[in-house]
Amino acid sequence: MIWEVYQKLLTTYGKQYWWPAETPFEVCIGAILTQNTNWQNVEKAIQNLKKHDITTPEKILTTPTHKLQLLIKPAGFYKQKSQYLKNLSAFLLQNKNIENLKKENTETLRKKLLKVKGIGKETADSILLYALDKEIFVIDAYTKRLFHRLKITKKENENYDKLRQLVEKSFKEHNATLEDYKEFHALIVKHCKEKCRKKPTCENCSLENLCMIK
DNA sequence: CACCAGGAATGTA
DNA sequence: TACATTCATGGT
Repeated sequence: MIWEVYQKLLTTYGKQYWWPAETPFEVCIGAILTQNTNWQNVEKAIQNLKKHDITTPEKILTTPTHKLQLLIKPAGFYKQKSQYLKNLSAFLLQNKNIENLKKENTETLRKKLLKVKGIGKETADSILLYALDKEIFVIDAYTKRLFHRLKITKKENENYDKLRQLVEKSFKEHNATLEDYKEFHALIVKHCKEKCRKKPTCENCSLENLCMIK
């Protein structure tokens, strides 16, 4: 069922080519800045950082906190997020660099990321998938909502890791590629933003008719 | 498990 | 203009 949903979305919308960022480090920055915020506001924050040539973990750490806060302000929660960005940068430097991190085992890497204050499951998995090219599936509120409507899950607020493993199991059985993991998450976001609205609830959501609420 | 952490865009009247 | 809701969440 899950694989069919992916195929259906792919035919409907085509490839999305996520994540919109120039470097793996920019993906990491974006993953933190986008927490509880829309992407438009994140882009402004990222542009501000680029304008001031703050594009590496070293530069994030050497930028004074008040200046960093000012630059990322458009993305909201700037006091927390400025600290989160520094936590993440310090973590990356401890492990030499991003390329070096890619060599590590996926599950141990995930556990290490989750220890960084400011990185929860969704953020960790976004970084693993889109910055470190690990075959991990990212679960978000859209995924939970869509799967619930398709009756793949019983509860709207299903357990994160249970859901993730459900998708990963199905993907492994179909010999999915890294690109498939990236595309499926991107497609769910696109579909839900456009069609699978929060209100009203979708009564006749099926594989053939994926939450086509106007 | 409830609550809190800002700011900006969008919708509504 | 005033007010409410929503947004690629995580920590306490």
